[in-house]
Amino acid sequence: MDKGWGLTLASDPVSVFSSNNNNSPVGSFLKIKRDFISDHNMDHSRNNNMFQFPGSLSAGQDEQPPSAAHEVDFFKERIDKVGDDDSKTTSVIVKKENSIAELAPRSTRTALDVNTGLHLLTANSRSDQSTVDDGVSSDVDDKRSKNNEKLAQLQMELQKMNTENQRLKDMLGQVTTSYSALQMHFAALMQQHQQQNHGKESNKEQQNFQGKSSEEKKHEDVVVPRQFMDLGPSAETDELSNSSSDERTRSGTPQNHIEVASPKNNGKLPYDQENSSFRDGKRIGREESPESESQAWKVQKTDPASPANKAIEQSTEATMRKARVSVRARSEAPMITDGCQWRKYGQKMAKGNPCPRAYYRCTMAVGCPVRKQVQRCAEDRTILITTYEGNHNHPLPPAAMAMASTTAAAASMLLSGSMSSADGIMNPNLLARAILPAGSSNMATISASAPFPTVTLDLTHNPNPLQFQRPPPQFQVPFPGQPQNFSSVTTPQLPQVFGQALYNQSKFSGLQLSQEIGTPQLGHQAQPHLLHSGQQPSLSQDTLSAATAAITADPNFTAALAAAISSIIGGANSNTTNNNNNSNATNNTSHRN
DNA sequence: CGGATTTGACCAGCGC
DNA sequence: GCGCTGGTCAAATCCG
Repeated sequence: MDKGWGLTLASDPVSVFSSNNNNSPVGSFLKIKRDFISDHNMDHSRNNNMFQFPGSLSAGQDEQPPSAAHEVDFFKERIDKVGDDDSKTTSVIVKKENSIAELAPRSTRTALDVNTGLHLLTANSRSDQSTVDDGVSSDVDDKRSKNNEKLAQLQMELQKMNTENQRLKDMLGQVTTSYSALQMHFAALMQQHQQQNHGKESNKEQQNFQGKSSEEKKHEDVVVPRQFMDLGPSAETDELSNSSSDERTRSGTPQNHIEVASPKNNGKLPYDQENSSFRDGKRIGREESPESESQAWKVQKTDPASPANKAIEQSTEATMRKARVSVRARSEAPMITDGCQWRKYGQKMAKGNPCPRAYYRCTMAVGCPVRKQVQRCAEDRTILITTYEGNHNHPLPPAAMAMASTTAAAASMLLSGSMSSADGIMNPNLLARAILPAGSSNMATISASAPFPTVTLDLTHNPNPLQFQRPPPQFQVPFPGQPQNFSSVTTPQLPQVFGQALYNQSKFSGLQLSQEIGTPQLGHQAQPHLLHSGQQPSLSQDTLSAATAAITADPNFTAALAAAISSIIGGANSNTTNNNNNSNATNNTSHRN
């Protein structure tokens, strides 16, 4: 994952700042900083708006001459912080800045270092020093006044830089806050969706979500608020955003930020539960059963003191596990090549289908929860139906990125889409029509009649691959109340996810891309417990965000998705399962039961 | 011989 | 409670 990061960062300047890989506040910050530098339209007063999305800060509205404003701020700040001694002004300011850089959190230090590294600062200081020397040694008034003028100029520049740094710091904090708040919001929605799937007080939760819950109710019914606690990338972020996210949860519309917030932790199981559950291969699936899920909630409710994020993550994982992506594709091969290694662990005759259903488990990492079912269509046996379930907890090879990204995106669409609206939950078909392109609804369908929410991607219709060749458009996420430039922040992520992962996958043969790129859902979420690092799988969140945004916004997403998968499957047909050890498994129809 | 596959058995959920 | 079904386990078997 880290390798993929570095390579991606180095090679793709866009994704450096805003790709799904880089969902850290720093990444967003850098993106914002870039916009700011280019635009210089930043209104400082907007930083006070907690929910203002950073992307909108560069919108260009409310422009004011930067020079004038900076001038005023500069002197005011200098007076406040430095005092009357002009001769020490520069050095003091430099010290202050350095001290800020030293004291600042790591996330902010980078930006500060960048600014403090400007030559202006050093030159200014040096000039200031020389000016003082000149003032002592020279008796020429003209020269002194000239030097003073120059000094003032340099000081102004310095102050501008300080002001800008301060502004960027504010922005960073703002971005961080928004980021965590959105994460929490997403988790809340996901949780709500999960509960509704189980028919547990769905109406009540919905009301809570719509701001009808009281404060004490929020504490009693800890389901929604508690889950906010672990979603931030850092403790600092959590602290910053807990209150705001709660507030937002009560007052905001759930649809607003789904596409950016992402369940990055959905694969992160606390207690290393997943690994332990998979040890010796015993009762793996039971961990994600609704029963265990409800148990997680019980624990969460009865033990408020326990880390809420654990239960949250468990339940989130359970939700993710239940989401399925079914891919229908014509293939003579027993199993499509998706780049992962699978081990067959069962085969059964399914009702209503003479073809047996084979059960596979991902074996690329110990304890990877991803399963897939392979079954031929009863009506047309040339159609291979592959159903993916679960999240990878390990990096994926480049070859696996495409399918994993696809399934992850589809699952994200399913989950986030159904969560975004009560109507979507109640009427999944309506949801499908709403979020899927009208012309492509025949290729991607959402089913709620199944025990698990399932997205079916029908790739048997041979969509036009050219649709995906066009550059991804500016994804204007059509959610009401969303800041205008919000999508502009997330837009660059999309090429990262779909462009690279899907149809540029061949270029990654030398790259070990993180599966986190692919995200939470059925494909790419890096699981910290596998990594034993305890780090938040931050990368996956933006990936999911991007995927969700793409799915919900791109009018041609489904067609593009189908095209990408078709290309992969086409390779599978001609190249019979290089990565799969069980190429004959599905055809070995040992009818049992 | 180790890993993958096969396959009968087992378990849980669900409907009647 | 019973049977059906989906899903999984694990011993036996196969295979490179």
